[in-house]
Amino acid sequence: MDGMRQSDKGRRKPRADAVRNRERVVEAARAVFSAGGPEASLEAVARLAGVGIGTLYRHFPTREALFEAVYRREVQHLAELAEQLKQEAEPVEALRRWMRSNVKFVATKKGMSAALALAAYNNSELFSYSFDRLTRAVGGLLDRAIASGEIRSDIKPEDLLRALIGMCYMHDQPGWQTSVLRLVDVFVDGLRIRPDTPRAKAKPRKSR
Amino acid sequence: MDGMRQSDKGRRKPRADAVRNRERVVEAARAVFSAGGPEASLEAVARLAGVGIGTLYRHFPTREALFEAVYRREVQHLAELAEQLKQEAEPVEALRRWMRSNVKFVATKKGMSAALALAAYNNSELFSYSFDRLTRAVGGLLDRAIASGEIRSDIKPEDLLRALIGMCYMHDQPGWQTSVLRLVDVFVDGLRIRPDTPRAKAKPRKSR
DNA sequence: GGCATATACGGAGGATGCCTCCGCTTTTCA
DNA sequence: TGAAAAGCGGAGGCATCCTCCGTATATGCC
Repeated sequence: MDGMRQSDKGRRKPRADAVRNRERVVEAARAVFSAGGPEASLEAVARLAGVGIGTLYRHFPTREALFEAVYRREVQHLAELAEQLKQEAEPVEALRRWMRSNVKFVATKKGMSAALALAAYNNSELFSYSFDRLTRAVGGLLDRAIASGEIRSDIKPEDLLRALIGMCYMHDQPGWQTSVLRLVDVFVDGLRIRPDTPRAKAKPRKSR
Repeated sequence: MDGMRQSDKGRRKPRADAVRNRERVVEAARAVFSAGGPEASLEAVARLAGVGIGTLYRHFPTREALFEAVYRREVQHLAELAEQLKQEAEPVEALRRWMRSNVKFVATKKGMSAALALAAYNNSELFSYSFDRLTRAVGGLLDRAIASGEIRSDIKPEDLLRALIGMCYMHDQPGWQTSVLRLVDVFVDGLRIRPDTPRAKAKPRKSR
């Protein structure tokens, strides 16, 4: 992996300042949208990034394009987190932590979540890409936990993801975060095959 | 129920034109947001409603206030639909139809859904009010179906609602509507107690 | 290193939409 | 029927969006 010589058929190498500025803008956008929600001023984003408004618009012609870049970045982070947890924790614990991180992700970025929901709403390719990416990420954790024999085997990654999304939709009621974190724990415990309950040990109910 | 003489302690009766205009604005907003999403121009709403922009702002000081009015109205409709279905269809069929209507509701109002999601996001009172209202609406249908002995009794209205919301979150992938409608059917069938499977007929698993 | 040029930068300024304010109109109530 | 409360419309000030173009700088070739 020494570069992109071939894939960018004959193009000149992108200018270093352009790459740097693009990155700065995305990072600034993440911060500004987190704080101010999806309606936040783009000029504020440019200001925080330390670039001119024209630069922002060249990289991201529309507000949605900027949302999208932030979205992909966040999805990427969650996917990478899954990989990392695979190495740091035992199977079931890794799964639990990943789900909890998801909840916190929604929690700490109130405004952002709205922006991201909006972005996904208006861009089905982005939505299915993300859903897919996250499904694969959680699929890895899930397979591992199933292989270890600690949890039941009739759960699909999509189910788990959908359950998580559904649970987070509760956001904003007074103690929602605590409540959802508890739900996650309950859910993960529910996945577990209890060695101390002999009846129907891991009996995969007819597998359908 | 002949009026509000008492409840509006001594206030003058609200002017008829004001009531009419308010209604017009909400209706216009529903149409405009449905077509153009949550960012649609408020001046367009006023134009469509046939009122001045000042009138719109007097009734709804902020964009969110307008979202909220539309939101409450839609929730009201869904709740009323539940009541109506109780009288028109047999228990399980009524439940199925209500869930399907929900899916169609999301489908026909692409832009609106985003607007409503946004509104709920920034107003937890509104969110919990709606969740509550819908929970009660579906609860009525559910109790009736359980009482008829046709479906299992260990499902809670919140679960059903949450499942529905989660499934609709799939919106926008190519054939999502068909897919979700199918899921709803599967789900409702899953609730059913099959008379042809004798084992554990309606046995409410320990009921906690 | 030095030069040519593709590429990127910044921000002025026109366009659009938000929202306030106030003079005029309509409705209510006595 | 008349007074006054309530409501109406839209002009205009202000903020933000986004385009356009003159200036600046990195890249690639010698």
